[in-house]
Order: sequence, then structure tokens, then C-alpha cells
Amino acid sequence: MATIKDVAARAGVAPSTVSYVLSGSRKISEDTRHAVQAAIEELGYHPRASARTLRSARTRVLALAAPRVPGAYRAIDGRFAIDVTDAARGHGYDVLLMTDSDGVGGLRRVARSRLADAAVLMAVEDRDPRVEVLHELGFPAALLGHDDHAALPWTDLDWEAAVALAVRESVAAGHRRMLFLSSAEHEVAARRGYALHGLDGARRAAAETGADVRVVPSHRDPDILARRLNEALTARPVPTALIVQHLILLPRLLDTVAAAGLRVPHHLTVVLVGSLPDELGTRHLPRIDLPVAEMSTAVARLAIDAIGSGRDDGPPSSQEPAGAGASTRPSDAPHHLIQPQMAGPVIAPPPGRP
Amino acid sequence: MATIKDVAARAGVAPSTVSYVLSGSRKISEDTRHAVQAAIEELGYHPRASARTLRSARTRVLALAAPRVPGAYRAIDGRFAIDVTDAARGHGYDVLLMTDSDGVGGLRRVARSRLADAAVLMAVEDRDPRVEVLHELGFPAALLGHDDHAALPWTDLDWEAAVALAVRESVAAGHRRMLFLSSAEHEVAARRGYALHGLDGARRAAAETGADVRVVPSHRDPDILARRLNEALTARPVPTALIVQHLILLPRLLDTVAAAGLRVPHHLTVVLVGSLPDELGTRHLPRIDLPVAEMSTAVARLAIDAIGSGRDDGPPSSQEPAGAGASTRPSDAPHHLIQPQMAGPVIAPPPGRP
DNA sequence: CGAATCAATCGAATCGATTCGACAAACGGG
DNA sequence: CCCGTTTGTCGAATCGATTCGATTGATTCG
Repeated sequence: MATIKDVAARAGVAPSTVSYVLSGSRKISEDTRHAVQAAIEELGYHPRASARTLRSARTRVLALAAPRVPGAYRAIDGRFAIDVTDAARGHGYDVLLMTDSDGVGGLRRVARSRLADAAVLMAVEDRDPRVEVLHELGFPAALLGHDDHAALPWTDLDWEAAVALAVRESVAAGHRRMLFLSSAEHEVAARRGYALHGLDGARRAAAETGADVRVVPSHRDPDILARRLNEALTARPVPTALIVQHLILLPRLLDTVAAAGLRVPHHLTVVLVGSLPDELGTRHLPRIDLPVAEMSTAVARLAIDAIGSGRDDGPPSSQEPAGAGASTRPSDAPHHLIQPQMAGPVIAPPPGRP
Repeated sequence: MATIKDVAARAGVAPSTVSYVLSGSRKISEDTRHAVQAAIEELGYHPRASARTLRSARTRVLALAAPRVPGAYRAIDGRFAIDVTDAARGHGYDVLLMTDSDGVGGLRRVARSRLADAAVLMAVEDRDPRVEVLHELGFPAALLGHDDHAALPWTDLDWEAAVALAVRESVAAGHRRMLFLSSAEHEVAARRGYALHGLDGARRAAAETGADVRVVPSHRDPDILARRLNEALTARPVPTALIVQHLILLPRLLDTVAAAGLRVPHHLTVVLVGSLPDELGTRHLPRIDLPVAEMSTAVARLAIDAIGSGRDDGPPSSQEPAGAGASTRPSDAPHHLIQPQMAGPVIAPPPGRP
């Protein structure tokens, strides 16, 4: 309830002096500073965010746009939300959580009412309407995950390298025939980066190693998924490794493997790609964890950096390398591509090999 | 970039008139209203949140305090965050997401800088320091989940009824010997409501039905959990049903069941209590879903209702029923206790029974 | 026909900070 | 000893809305 005026009165100075003590933007004598700080302590003063924002045009808030929830909820998203929030706090920013239950309406509203300084978008889709809206409003933003079209800063795991690594490590353990449980068809159709790049990684590693890698597309319906998997597991020649990128239905999946009479890892090695660290009790399987913390830190940073350099619509700087302006070509946007690492137990050899 | 002045100028009226058109708090003639609305459209005007808040002392923001993340992340929390956000939006509120990486510091900061009008706390613990801070600051709040001590509005699934229902339904399906995989010991020690009430429900239903219900406390270490479960599954007389309240390590748990040579549901029926709707592919098991949407709607409502009646420290109203002031006794706080419902397939009978 | 009533709108104060120019006192140099 | 500089602080304008009285016509009633 105390305001800057109360503090000033108590310390016997002008309000502006209190402000300078707080911001440190002008030199204040030792004595005055102590008097002001004492008054602040005694009154339990804390500046009102709204007044600060009104004057300075800075909210110190990031809008975090959670992904649409298409039937199946993604366990991963909450974790990202928390880690992004922590990362933002590290830079003095708070996080406003937004769903897209009203489509892009929420983002537009938050941007125009100046509730936030920048946005972080989760689970960006190809030709994502949110990206267009932000661009239209000239609102700074950064993306968690990416596809190759959006001309905004982004961070992501290198999914191609990740799946390729899983395949190569399986081959190194002696496996020659394996299944790759890829993203569901609707994710491929939506041209999600992780779906496309994951497939690329599997194909590339198969070609490089000469291994027999059969792709099984996942499906959001667990029964269909179970049927597909069961067919692939029993088709000859019998696969000895299962690389899983689509983890949403993991329990059901392991159930299916067990139902086929296969023990893990004795008959079949299961390798996860993009698992959430420590999540869902997957620690007993060899895997490539999704670097949630690293991605969150990076995206918060990218979003905050974008605030200063908000779109100024000026003529493109002549310092630029030849071609279009800095943020026009997707490949020019700042980004942070993270390299995969294996975690967990080593990959078991195929049956019949020591 | 347009302000209320610009709109006023364009419509040929005073700024206050524009404000009244927007708020509807005074009568405005048809003609003027249309002129103002046209000007708003043409300029793409949207009121600045900070200016509004500064004047009206209302942020229209709820602070959502995410639970501490103790090693294992809870898949459930992200879902709650999203649903609470949607529910808040339904009342015209936005949601500021807070972690407790700096303990209660975040809440205190948000409350004192007036970034939010009220708080929603997730996963409240016994003698939760956050509750004390909010009380000390006189900050309105509501809780997701509850224990019997906090004198704040709350909502929760009736965990005692839920576990009791799972036991009774299992008995009705013919089971006489079952395991109850309860919350982990550290959760009981923290006196979490769901842990205590769940145990009560199991005991009560066991007494009522005369069934043999053995309690197996979960454990955050999956290896310890697996060992405990394995012992209980193989102890004589052999249990025919497994009721699971602690779902965090579910995949590993089903793995353990399979490793014991037990097929679900043929040898052993697994019933889940408090599973997340559609989450993790648990739809093939009989279960009691956690009513996330219902709880979220309720808690948003409770928090918003608490804003109006913010602590006024005045003398207790004489309209009150005899006894202490309205918010002094925990049992007096408004709340919303949700009754459990079975979902999914019917519970399979024990082996040897048709 | 003048006074009272009512509807619609205006003007100005206000919320609580930030920030710029002005100003007084202290200081140093010539 | 006077003037220019530096140091520290003050005062006032400002950010963009809300809201309360005051004001202006139009209308009604006696």
C-alpha cells in the first residue's frame, strides 16, 4: 500500500530520488541511499508493476503460448512451461500462460493490450497462424521447436541427428534389423519439424550403416497403434531393436511388446528418442533425452533478445550480407540447434549374441 | 499505438465518453456509440492494460503457483495449468505462471508489485509456507487439492471415496484379495491430502467389504518400487487385483507386473485411481479419472470470488453463524469436493471365475 | 412560460511510477 | 575572489486509462 511518495516523505527526499536509488540510473550519495533504503524496508515498499509499465512501456513479462491440445495431452508441455518460466525469471521476466482455446485471439489481445513484451510459442506448426499474427503486429517472439519456414528465432533438438544416433548406436550394438516408430501421420501431414527430421535421420542412418530400418508410423488411437506395432514385430525377418520417437502412448506400447511374448531387452531392445528426463519412469531404457532445460533457457533468451530489436520497419541496413533483410529468410533467424546425447543403460545386443 | 485520446479525437468526443462506451457504465446515445466503435475499429485501438490497472487497481490476472518439482515431474501439472488458464479466461482473467524456484519469493513479489489479483496454488503441502505468506499479505487465493489445515478455498477429488469405490467395484467383480499401491511415504509424511485420504478410503472399504486389501507404499525410486511390488505380487495368498493411486511410474510398474509373469487383466486386474483423462494411453484399464477440467474450473472460480471479498480486517459480521470469523476455521472455507466416477472397461473377474 | 427534471457528454483529477531539465551547493583553477 | 564545473537532488511533465462532479440542451410539468 505504500507508494514511492510515502517512501520519499519518510526519507525526507523527493520521489524522483527514490526512483534513482531503485534504478541506479543516477548517482546518489551514500547517506541518501541509506536513508531511502531504510524507509523502503520500514514501509515494506514495492513498486507497482502497472505504474512502472505505464511509464516505461516495458512489462517485463513474456507470453508463453501453449500448444493446442489435440485429444492427447502432451506430458512434455508442462515441463517446458515450468522451465521457460524459470529461465525467464533469470532475466527478470515473468511469464503469462496462454492457451489457444480462442485460436490466435489470445495472442492478439495480449500483444495489443501490452500485457507482455514478447511471446514464446510452443509446438509451432507449418504455416502457423500465430506466427502470422505476431508478424502482422510486429510483436517479438521465439519458438520452441521449429520448422523450416517460420522466420522467427527458434531452438530445437536436432531430431535428424538424434534418430540417426539411435540407429547408429543400435547398429554398433550388433542390431541389423530394427523398427522405427515414427511420429503419427497427422504430425507428418502438419509438417512438424521433429516428424520430418526424425524420418530423415532414420533414412540417412539406414543408408549409411546398411541396416534394415522399417518405419512404423504411430497413431493417436492406441488400438491402431498396437495393431501396427504387433504386425511389424512379428513380420519376418524379426526385428531385434525398436526405436521410438513417439512416446505419448509408451505404456500401451510396452504392453503390446509384452503381449507379443517379447521380453525387453532380452528379445527386443527398446531405444527412446526425445524422452523427457526422468519422466514416466523411462530411466531403465537406453534413450536420448529431450533437453528441456537447455531449450527453455535458449528460447527465453531468444525472446528477450528480440525485444530490443523489435521490428523497426526501417530500410534494410546496408551492412547486411547481400539478399533480403535480416528477418526475411528463415535461415537467417537466430537459433539454437542442440545436438543429441545418449543416456541410460547401454543398448543390449540382439539375442544370440553375447 | 493508438490511445483513447486518438479514438476520442477521431470520433469527435471526449476521452471519457470513449471509456464509457467501452465499459458500458454510463448511458451513451446510439449515435455516439457507433461513432466511437467505428473509430476504435479504424484505429485498431485496444486499451493498455497497465493504464487500466493503474487507475482501477485491478489486474485481471491470476497468479498460478506451480508445485515444486521434486526429482520426478508430474505429468498432471501441465494439464492443470492449461485448464486453469482456460477457466480463468472464461471469467476475463489471464494467468501468470510461477514456479517456486525461489521459494515463496515469487509469490511475495507478484503480490506486492500487484501483478495479479489472486493466486491459485497447486499441490499444497501441510504447513505450506506459501499459504502463510499469502495470509500475511492478505492476498486472495484458492488451492488445487487440499489438506485439512489451510483456511483457504479449495477444490479436490474426494480421494477417500475414490479409492473406496475402486475397492468396492473390484469386490463386486469377484476379487477378494487385492493390493493397494498407495502414495509414496514421503507424500504421506508431507501429509498430502490425497495420500492420507486415499489410505483412509482403502481401509474403510476393506472393513466394509471384508476384502483382504494389502497396502504397498510407492517409492520415487523405480527400483525400490519394483522390488516392493514384486514381493507383494508373489506373496501368498496371491492377489488378483492391483489398485494404483500413484501413477507416476506406471510404465515401469506394468513392466514389473509383466516380469512377474502376470498378464493383465487375465491374471491380475489393474485399476487406476486418479489417472489423467486420455493421458499416457491408460484407456485400456478400468480407472477413476482425475477430474482436471472440473477442478480447474472450480478453483479459478474460487480464486476470483475471493478477490471481491479480499481480507478487510473489519469486525466479523454479526450475520455469521456463531463461532469464529468466516475464514478462520478451515472447515468454513468455501470448497468444491468432487465425487469419483468409474471409467473405461469393466473390471475383469479374478482367474478361475467366468 | 419559467422552473424542475432528465439524458448525454465533457473536463479535470487521479492512479504511481520514470525521467529530463533546472538548480543549489561545493569545489577547483586562474 | 570570482567563475566554471561537478555532484546531488528537486520539481514537473508524462505514460493512458477511469471516474466523479459539472455542464449543456432537451423535455416535462405546474
